[in-house]
Amino acid sequence: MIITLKDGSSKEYEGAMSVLDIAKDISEGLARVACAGEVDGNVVDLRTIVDKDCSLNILTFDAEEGKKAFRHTAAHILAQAVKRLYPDAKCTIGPAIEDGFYYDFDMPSLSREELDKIEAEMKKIVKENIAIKSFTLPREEAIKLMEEKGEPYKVELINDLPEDAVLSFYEQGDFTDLCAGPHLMSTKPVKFFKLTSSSGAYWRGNSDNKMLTRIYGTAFTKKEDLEARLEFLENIKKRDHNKLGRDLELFTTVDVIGQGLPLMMPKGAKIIQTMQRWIEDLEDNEWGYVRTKTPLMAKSDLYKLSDHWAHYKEGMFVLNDDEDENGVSASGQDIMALRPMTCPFQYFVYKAKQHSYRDLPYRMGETSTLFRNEDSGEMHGLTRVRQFTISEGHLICTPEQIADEFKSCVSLAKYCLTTLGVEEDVTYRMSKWDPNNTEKYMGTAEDWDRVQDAMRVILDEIGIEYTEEDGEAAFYGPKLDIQAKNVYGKEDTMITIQLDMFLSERFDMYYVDKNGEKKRPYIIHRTSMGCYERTLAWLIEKYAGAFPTWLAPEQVRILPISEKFHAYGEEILKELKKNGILATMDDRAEKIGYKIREARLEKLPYMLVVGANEEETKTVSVRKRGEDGDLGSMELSTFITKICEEIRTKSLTQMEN
RNA sequence: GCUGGCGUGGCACAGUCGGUAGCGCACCUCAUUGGUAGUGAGGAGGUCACGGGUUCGAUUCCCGUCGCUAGCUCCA
Repeated sequence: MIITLKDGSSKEYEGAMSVLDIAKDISEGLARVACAGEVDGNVVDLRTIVDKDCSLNILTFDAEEGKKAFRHTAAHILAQAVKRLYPDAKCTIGPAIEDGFYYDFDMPSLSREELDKIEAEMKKIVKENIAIKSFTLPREEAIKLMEEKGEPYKVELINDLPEDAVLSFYEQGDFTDLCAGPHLMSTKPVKFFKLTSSSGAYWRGNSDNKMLTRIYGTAFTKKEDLEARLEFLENIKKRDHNKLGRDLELFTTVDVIGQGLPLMMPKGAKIIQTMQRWIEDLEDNEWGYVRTKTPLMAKSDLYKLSDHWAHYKEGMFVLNDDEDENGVSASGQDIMALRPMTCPFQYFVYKAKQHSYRDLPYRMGETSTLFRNEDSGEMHGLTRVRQFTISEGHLICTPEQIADEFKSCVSLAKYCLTTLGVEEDVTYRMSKWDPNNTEKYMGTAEDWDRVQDAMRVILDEIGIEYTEEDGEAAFYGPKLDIQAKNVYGKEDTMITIQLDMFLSERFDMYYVDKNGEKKRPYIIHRTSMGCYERTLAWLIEKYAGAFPTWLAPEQVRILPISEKFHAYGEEILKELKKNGILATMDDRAEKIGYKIREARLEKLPYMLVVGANEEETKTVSVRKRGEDGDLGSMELSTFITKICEEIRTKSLTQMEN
């Protein structure tokens, strides 16, 4: 960064450094500096007063650190404002997050009007240009200070810090907070911010603890950036699948049917049917899968065998659940459960006959409907539902085959993502067990280390970039999760490929090797393109409802100029349908401009306008989506050839003239 | 599951400081038969999510339930 001294000369500093270092370097010790640095990729001018006492204030203009310090300071200003207006509120923690910050308080929940008042108080604090000072205290004094300030949560935090921790505080006027920093040196630069919402959040993220009031805000160094952010938040609502999907008549929900149980309307069902037919044919014809169709429910005995009863009973829909302490049903009926996964069903398909090593890998695919009793607060649109259908599959293989088969599962998933046009939007996550919470998992630490190491080797050989995360594994093995973000930036798992090290033993699955001996196979659980509902949600947001032609529920609409051309339109319609094209005709007594307007609002890939000119020359006038969509007239056979090619190749772009 | 917010015809919204409701689009009918983003006229459609309570009277106030939603927790 470049520091400009009072006399106008300037000096360049590299990397992060303490204000004290700079202050020492500047002879006066108390100097006015103009610090030019990067926040949000913008060069900002953080004019501020360097105070001798600010020895712990780290000025860093690493873009990420700069953002954090800036937004974290906004969080402190929020806390200061809240304490001024609500002296009884207790402070807890308040970090910087992407594009903003939040702070959790122990206080009653807030209305929008109250948030506006807090925001106004924050503006006052910024205007007051309060210097932010930092100091450290020994443990006893730190606790005493926080007790005096009436902050029991801070005392708890201090008590939980290790013995040798440096207890630093940041003080801005009447507000002092236990905080590791760094911060800006005054409140003044935090000019452009907005409190966006408030909600509940558990103390320390634990649902056994008290629920606090969290206030979210967004903050920027430039007015334009704040405005752009607020506008962005407004605009993405239009892409939100939960809104757009309903507007485009893809799905709906009904109160009396229940939460997490969306109804696919004809257009949504058509898109899912297109994907399903594609995936089933792809897996069976090109990737060596056999297809199964197994029951949607089973006796509890099955889930006891698979260990789901112990690990996952809460998440299942259980029928006739009146079992006594001996595990016997009082009504005498079998206790049943709707299936939350397909694994044990397909295992029994495998087990129904004896397999030689020559049969392996045995790849089973199923378009499988699953039921999971998600908590009521979890359901959302099509991404978190209680009943969904997944391109499920299990691969039974020998130890020698496991690496190649795993790789081919990743290749298939990538192929699906590329075809859908979303491959560039995903990230890969290796989901490992939680070594500090071993009772949630089967097996020993040695088992997990061995299989996780094996997976890491495979992933490195594939050469994909991935992160590793503890505590995200299945109870029977580690996973490769393919993650995608929705329009709001929230991440969901789209595809998962899992290594299972325990269930073949539990289900006594085996194959006969070349020496005639029974051997345990390895199992891969996987999906190729994930769950149809969630994938549809993702595609709606990706394409804002303007689906690639091959996925569109209505690909072509014929628009006759008037009733006189209905017969010609019918002729064309018949020809299109004969070629497997999803086509309709708008034969209402409306003007052509009106029909075009409607078709555009519905984001149809193609419109065929037909009138006297077209009928006479046996052509169609083609219009595709977009501003310059008029492709002029062409012979019907030409159009059919082009669109069939577009559909066959699953093109992500539309035909040119 | 937890803490908030919200729930008015298919959709997007007004409105009622408590006296049983309106607009636009969509829908239906009639006229219009047109050339690349909205033709005109008329009509029908709502027990104001559901169930209690307060009140002479509740869509409006209170409680509960259901649903949607933000976030937290959870997600084999």
